[in-house]
Amino acid sequence: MPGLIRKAGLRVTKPRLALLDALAAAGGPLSIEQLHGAVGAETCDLVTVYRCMGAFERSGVVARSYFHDGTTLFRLVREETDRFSYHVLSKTTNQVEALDEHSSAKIKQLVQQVEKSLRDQGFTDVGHIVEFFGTRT
Amino acid sequence: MPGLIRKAGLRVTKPRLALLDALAAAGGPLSIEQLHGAVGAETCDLVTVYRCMGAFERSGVVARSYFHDGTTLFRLVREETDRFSYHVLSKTTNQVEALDEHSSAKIKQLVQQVEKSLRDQGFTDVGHIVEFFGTRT
DNA sequence: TTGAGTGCAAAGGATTTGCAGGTTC
DNA sequence: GAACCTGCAAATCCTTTGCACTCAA
Repeated sequence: MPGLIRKAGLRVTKPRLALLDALAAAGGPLSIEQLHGAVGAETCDLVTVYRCMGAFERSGVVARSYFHDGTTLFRLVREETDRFSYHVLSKTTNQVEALDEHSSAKIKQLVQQVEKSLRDQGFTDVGHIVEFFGTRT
Repeated sequence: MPGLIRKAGLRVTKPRLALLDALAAAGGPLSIEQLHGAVGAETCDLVTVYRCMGAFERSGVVARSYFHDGTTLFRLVREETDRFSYHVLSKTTNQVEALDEHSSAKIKQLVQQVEKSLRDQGFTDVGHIVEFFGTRT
């Protein structure tokens, strides 16, 4: 984990290690609040969570997701393929579940196809947001 | 335009007419700020824009889009099929373009498939966000 | 008339910034 | 030692809410 941080050109500190550990343990997107709760308020200030995630995002260690209510969630980017993992966000429990592999693969394929078509049409710096949400009953 | 408002069970007022006109003229998603600017500050208060868009959304007259930076945008829903129209939002010009029909159709199909699968897995009140972004060069 | 809609001011919540002090390299 | 990080407090930004007034139906 320290390696990830160094490779990003950032200094290894207690809050940063804890935050990445929390993300890894969660196995899916977490909100700033959830991250703060996960590492414990003693570990660092809420502001530090914001700043760390900002730094991590800029260096590509984490990426953002958007919840249906506008909440921002962060997830670990371990490998290039992680940029293409998709999730279902439960409105009731705030839990996150990975989509089944079949769906994920199909989405990935389609998204790449659409983005290629956009590049062919002259767009650069192409990106996307794909989120599913629902209520667990 | 007044018909749209009445059909939604809402009262026809000057701000509401102006807001829908602005959306129609834009031909794509607009932010609250942009809407307020488009109708002119004399037409109504910023708060009214929030409230009107809230009311319109609840009655299905408009729908939300999400920009890559988390901004919320609203777009007109003229027909049922508009719920499943997808766009490319340009990061530079703030312009919006509809995706080509072929891509749109494929996305719609895939999204419905995934949502069905989610319902089969026990999710209710299922929804999604699908947005593409890019820079026009 | 009468409930829905609006303006204005103020409250709320989330995120950012300034600055002084502490820590990593 | 110098640059980078962090904590705390305060500033901002976006959105919602309360209340009295106005207007559409």
